[in-house]
Amino acid sequence: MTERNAAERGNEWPAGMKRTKQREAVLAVLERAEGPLRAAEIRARTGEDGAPVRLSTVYRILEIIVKKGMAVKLSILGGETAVYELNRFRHRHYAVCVRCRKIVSMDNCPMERFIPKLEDGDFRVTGHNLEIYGYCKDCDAAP
Amino acid sequence: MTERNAAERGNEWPAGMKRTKQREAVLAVLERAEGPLRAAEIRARTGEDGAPVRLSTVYRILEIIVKKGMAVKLSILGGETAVYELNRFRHRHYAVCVRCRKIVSMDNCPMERFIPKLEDGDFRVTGHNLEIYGYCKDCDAAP
DNA sequence: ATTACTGCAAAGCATTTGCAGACTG
DNA sequence: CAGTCTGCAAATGCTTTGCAGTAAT
Repeated sequence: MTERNAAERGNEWPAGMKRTKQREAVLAVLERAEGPLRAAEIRARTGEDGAPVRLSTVYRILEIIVKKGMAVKLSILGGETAVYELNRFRHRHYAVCVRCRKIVSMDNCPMERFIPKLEDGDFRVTGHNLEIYGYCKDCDAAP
Repeated sequence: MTERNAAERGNEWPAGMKRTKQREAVLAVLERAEGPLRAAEIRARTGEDGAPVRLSTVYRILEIIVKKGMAVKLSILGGETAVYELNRFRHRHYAVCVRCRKIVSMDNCPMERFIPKLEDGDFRVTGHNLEIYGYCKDCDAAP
């Protein structure tokens, strides 16, 4: 498992963005994350070693890094709570288990061939979001 | 324009659901709607002729009719506020203008051919949601 | 007459914001 | 040192809920 940590990231810290331990902590959590996280989850994980980053600060940091394009904000399944993940500059979509709420990332995107057909119409497409929902393997097997 | 009104709908009122003027008002608004509406918009429109249905009541009615499958709840573009529309039993997706927030419904769905490929995997698909975003004709032309 | 539905007001969440002190560059 | 960032606490906006009165079957 090749896990990048805050020290390694040091070289690629964005210009003009002050380096604080809160920001390092939030980015480290996002880098380790196995999937998109809610703000509250991010705060909790920053607290695993040391004092947690305050929720308001988490939101402020997320706002900044989303604006810088380092992360993306997603709202999944009924828009309950926003989730965030690092922008890995790969086009991604998500499958959400309606039972356990687990979020599975997918690499494949069926939209590429479809979008051009929309472009000629009344709408200039700049992006899209696709959510698949259903049951993950575990929940489908569960009673 | 064949607009169905409350009187016409009379014959198809769901069994076991009490018919109150608030429910008729909310359903009438949804039937006339040109697109998905927020709860607050629904309340406002019920007030156009007579006393508006209270917001808490609107939410309760929406919850019921969504549960009955008569309407669908959507959260679009960042999950800010949920919007609702009657379930017309047609598979639909939405294009959202990132400037004016106008929502355009689309009839075409590119997913049908793609879903089966997912089914063999770790996920049993029961539904999906696709949002397209970009600029509508008006906003694209605007300065 | 029963039972469900509405209005009202207050509570709940996720998210945002004002301010004063703390830290970075 | 100047300007930014954080913590705290309070505010906000959407949505939900408890309760008592009102209306539908």
